[in-house]
Amino acid sequence: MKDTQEKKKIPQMTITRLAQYLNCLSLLPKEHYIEISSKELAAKIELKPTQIRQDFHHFGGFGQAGYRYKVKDLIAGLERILGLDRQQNMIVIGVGHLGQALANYRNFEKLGLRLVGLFDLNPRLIGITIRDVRVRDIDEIPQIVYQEDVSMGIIATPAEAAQKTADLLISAGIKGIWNFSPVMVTGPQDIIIQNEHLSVGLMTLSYRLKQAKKPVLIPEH
Amino acid sequence: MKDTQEKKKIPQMTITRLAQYLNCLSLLPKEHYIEISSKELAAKIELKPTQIRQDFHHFGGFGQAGYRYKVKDLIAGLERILGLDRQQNMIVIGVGHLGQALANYRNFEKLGLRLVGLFDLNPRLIGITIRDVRVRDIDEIPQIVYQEDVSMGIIATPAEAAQKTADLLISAGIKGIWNFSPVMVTGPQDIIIQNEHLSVGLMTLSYRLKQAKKPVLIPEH
DNA sequence: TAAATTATGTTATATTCTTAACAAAGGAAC
DNA sequence: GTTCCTTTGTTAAGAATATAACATAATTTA
Repeated sequence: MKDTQEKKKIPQMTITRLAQYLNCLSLLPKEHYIEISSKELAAKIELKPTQIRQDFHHFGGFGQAGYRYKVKDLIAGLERILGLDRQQNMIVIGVGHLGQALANYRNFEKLGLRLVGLFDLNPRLIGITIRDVRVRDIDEIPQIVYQEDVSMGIIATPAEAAQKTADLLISAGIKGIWNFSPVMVTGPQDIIIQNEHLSVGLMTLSYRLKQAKKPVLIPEH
Repeated sequence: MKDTQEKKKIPQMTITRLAQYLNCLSLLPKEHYIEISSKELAAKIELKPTQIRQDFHHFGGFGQAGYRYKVKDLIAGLERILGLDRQQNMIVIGVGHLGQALANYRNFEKLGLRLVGLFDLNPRLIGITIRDVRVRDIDEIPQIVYQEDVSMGIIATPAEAAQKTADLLISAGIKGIWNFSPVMVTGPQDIIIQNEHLSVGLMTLSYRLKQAKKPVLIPEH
């Protein structure tokens, strides 16, 4: 497989779809799916087969003309592209319900993403362990980030604490932030910040519901 | 404002951005922001001003040439487009950490989205109340959906129960589903199903981190 | 009062992304 | 062994989207 990711810019939507493909493939029963065609995969995600082939074509080397895709190769290739071929360590800041939900999310570790730290400033929570990870005071973030080579920080704090938490993570040397608080957090250019506003998803659903309810439009003339 | 949503198809990305605009605007301090320009709003979301004006233009009637936008009008208009101008009721199925996190999310009710039911099949959870909402057995879903005119169901169950839950919601008459389980759920065409795979967001972050780490490409010749 | 400045709405252009079309290559049927 | 069918990689066309350009309108400044 060529390593052409750096050449031309890959569309954002292609990356999102690659992640979906990987998610879908990893859920398949291993026995029944040794191989899969673009047509089959497309059907599962409600997409056109050409879209999938085109997405793969940005990188090249996934399959061979005539053959169907080998699920194992596909998974390996996607993991490599998405940077999931080597282990990455992450921490969660804010151990409320959302933080605990994320800490318990099994699918992350399947992707090679290991939770190595939980942080909060509530003394009641500090000291408890969730899935063998102890909850620490946020003061200890820099130390753990250094010791455990943490690449990602997940912000699951209340809105008021979000930006402060981001600043702390950045000064501790973290390069990637996944923010679940309702406010947008910002940082220097070289820090990758992904704001995951749950409201946006719900508003989109609301819009689509409203559209669906509308009767078929009768032309004015 | 014209009611032109039904005329031409609005791009998905436009809807996502409108939701972002509303989210951003609703977080602004009311005192300082009576009015806002497309330039100012664009800066906050790291977007081009033209993009915002074009998005608004799909609907029309937001502002007036020469004037800046009135924040109040903007919010009202966006809410109307997104179907948030009237109250909508929703229920959450699965009262684990994620379900409780969603149930406690204050920003939803600001959008006119009211939580009217929590459901689980764990007898230990049934009967407890979260923010004045009692947890009920999933058998009671149809009754509550009918009584409370529920339009959206949020699936926060484990993967194994997701599709069954979706089927139950659909048969109870729910038209919109927001699925947080890792598996994709499906249903009839007329049901709006939004699969929110958290892994996808994390994989995207992983990809972007990998890209950022790469040194600037040196041309081969 | 007129010119300059700063807005938005709208139209036109440029770009990106998606879809279709087709060639090359393997497997199955005969 | 040959033909037909299926499948992928690749290129080309088409559609959708984002950006720029410009006209119009209000405010500010001289």
